[in-house]
Amino acid sequence: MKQDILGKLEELGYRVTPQRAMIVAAINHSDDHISAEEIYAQVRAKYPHVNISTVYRTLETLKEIGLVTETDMGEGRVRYHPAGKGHHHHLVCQECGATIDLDETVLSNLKDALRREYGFLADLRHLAIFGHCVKCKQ
Amino acid sequence: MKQDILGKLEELGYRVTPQRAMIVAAINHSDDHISAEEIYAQVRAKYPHVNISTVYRTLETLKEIGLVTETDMGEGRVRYHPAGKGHHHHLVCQECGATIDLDETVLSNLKDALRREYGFLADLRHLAIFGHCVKCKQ
DNA sequence: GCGGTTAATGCAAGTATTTGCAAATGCTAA
DNA sequence: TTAGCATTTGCAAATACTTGCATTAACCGC
Repeated sequence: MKQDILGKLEELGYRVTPQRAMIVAAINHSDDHISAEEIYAQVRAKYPHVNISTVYRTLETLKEIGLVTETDMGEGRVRYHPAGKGHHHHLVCQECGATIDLDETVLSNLKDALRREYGFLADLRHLAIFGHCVKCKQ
Repeated sequence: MKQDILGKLEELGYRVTPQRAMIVAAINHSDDHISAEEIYAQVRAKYPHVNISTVYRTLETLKEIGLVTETDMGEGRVRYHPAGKGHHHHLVCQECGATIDLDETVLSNLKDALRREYGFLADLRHLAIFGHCVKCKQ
């Protein structure tokens, strides 16, 4: 089966409520990174009763379990991504807003160094690194 | 070169208002990392008229110029630090909340790699890296 | 010093997210 | 099937920060 988030939730003793099922579906069907507000809009279309705080609480739970990653790309709102769909990172230009996708491996040296030198297991699964792109560095 | 934030502001054509002077003083006098609310409280003690939005706007300006760094240590509020007081980073344990200070050099390899491979000039001056510390990794 | 201009401030309303609490509901055991 | 109970939800209020706009006040030239 694919990255079965709902199955994992159930397995861990969380309740699989219709709200959670729809929130998870919204995250899975978004190829892109999706915001809480976008998830809320999608779920509400089918089930107008949901509350935005349920969306946030579900996202919090999924983050804790490690099933979704959360990234602040500097838009004033955070975006979510299913962890099972592959890890990557983003370079975000603070000048022009351009984003460059980065392979996970770019940070593996850092991760190893932190584990080796500090015994620290860094969660570097979906990072946004700010700075200036080729065009914008003066 | 001393870290004369106000002088730098003036030099760049920004107006040196009493509000800005007091906000900068609060940041400079804090040995620790200071939050917007803490700055606001300190400034208001001397000058009750200030508004919290002035604090946020001043911090935004100082960030843009590169005179202060902003770091989200996962407390639900962001902390500020004068950039002139030396660069460092933090490892933050998501389990127990412990923070480990990190020297700037730990990230210099990464910074070089990003510049070499992507032409991207990363602003890695005060980062918080989340994960699990020695005691908390299962 | 004195006014003009323009940046900076205060205020109030808005946005994104979090939290406390009572009511609803999924799951377990009988 | 249903009662029991803990988890989850909805709601409303709180928090951290941002923004639009009218007013104020730095700082420049005179």
